[in-house]
Amino acid sequence: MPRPTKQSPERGGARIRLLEAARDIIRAKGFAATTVDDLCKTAAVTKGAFFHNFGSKDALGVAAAEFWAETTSGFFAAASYHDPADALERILAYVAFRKAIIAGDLAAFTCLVGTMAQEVYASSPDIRDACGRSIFGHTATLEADIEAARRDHGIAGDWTAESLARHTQAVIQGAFILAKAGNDPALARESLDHLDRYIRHLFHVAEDDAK
Amino acid sequence: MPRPTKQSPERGGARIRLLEAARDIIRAKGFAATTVDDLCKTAAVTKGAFFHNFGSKDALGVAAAEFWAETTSGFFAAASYHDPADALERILAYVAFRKAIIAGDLAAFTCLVGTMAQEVYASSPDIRDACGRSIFGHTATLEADIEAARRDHGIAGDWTAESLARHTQAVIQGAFILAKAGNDPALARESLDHLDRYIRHLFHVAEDDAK
DNA sequence: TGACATATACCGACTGTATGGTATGTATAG
DNA sequence: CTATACATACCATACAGTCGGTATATGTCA
Repeated sequence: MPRPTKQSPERGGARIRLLEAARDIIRAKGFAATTVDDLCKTAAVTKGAFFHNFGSKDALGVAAAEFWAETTSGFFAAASYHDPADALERILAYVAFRKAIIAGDLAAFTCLVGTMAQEVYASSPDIRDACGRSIFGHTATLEADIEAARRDHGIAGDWTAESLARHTQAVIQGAFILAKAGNDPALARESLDHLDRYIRHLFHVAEDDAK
Repeated sequence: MPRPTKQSPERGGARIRLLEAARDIIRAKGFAATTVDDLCKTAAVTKGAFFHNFGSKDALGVAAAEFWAETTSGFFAAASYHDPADALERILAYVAFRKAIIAGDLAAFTCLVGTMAQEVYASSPDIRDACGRSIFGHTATLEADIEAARRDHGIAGDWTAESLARHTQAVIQGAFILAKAGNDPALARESLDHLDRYIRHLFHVAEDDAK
């Protein structure tokens, strides 16, 4: 990704390249260990460009969380797990989709805002809240399907769609931690199998043999 | 916690005080944001003491993970959730216990090694592996009970005791992340309710009304 | 149309301080 | 007399952030 020259000025690219660099580097090293110089080098911009676009390193953290929220919501909105006509099938397809994208390099599939929230929740409330909005904004996209599936299948139970949606996220985030601690993505996929089984249990449907 | 004087030399205390400081500060600020000076100040020792006991900041990270493994394994071994004669009841008591200790300040109940593993998994393999040993060492303590409960209740199912033990940890770790992101411990307890429900489903027992 | 002003987006050298780490000294135990 | 467990002063570097400058786009008024 070449620097914009003075002749062909696609200027304004610095901000996006810095956010992309932040997304990749922070997932690998964490927020505190990521330096402004790291980001500038990877994005091929100077410090002047950094502090022109972001008032501080913390401000970049907030912007990175918002950038993550925007790009991932687009990514999930476009995914095919929304296709099934049955709401429960959409939920199970979502879990299967989350499992399917867990592969390859850890920093490539783990969650930026989960990582950042874990690290800065006490020292940087602004970043923490931006991460919170990203996470809980995503869980909210599941609620309607859970609610619909519950109606369709006549499920009672002393749980809410909201809490199940959040629990889904908790399992995913926790799965990432085990994968990192054990340095093995399979540890994450394993937990998603349990989540799949739990949801099928809740809705009284049989387990999927082809796993 | 006073400094050991030359008159009443409880010397050797520096190492433990540094490990306790690491446990508390790293849980609040993360590993990278925790400085050696922070630790020395809180432990009331000098830098000389720090680098006498630990060869580097990374070495302290490894030692902190091992210290965590030791102290928590003692803590859990002594807990009363082991009391019930029935293995399944012990498992459910474990989940209830984990839920019960989620209260008050976030840094007081969250997991040091989960936090560290998340942050340094790529940049410091030594710390990562020490965290992994702590986490998976703990999950291993659940396996015997899960295996026994499975026999006692005649449960088949295409899952292993090992994977369920790990999933339990994943839920707990993920619950901590949601609690941090939402700045509310109730978000963590909520996921443990789902975990409780999942385990009861797996073993075909009724839900607990008194929750 | 052209001259001029203003704003945007970026560059790159510089700075004060914080940080991990070192070197040397000292009191005490055995 | 030696090893341990510190204390203290010091160092090189890395870090977030600053500041003065430049190239380009855009607006505006004669």
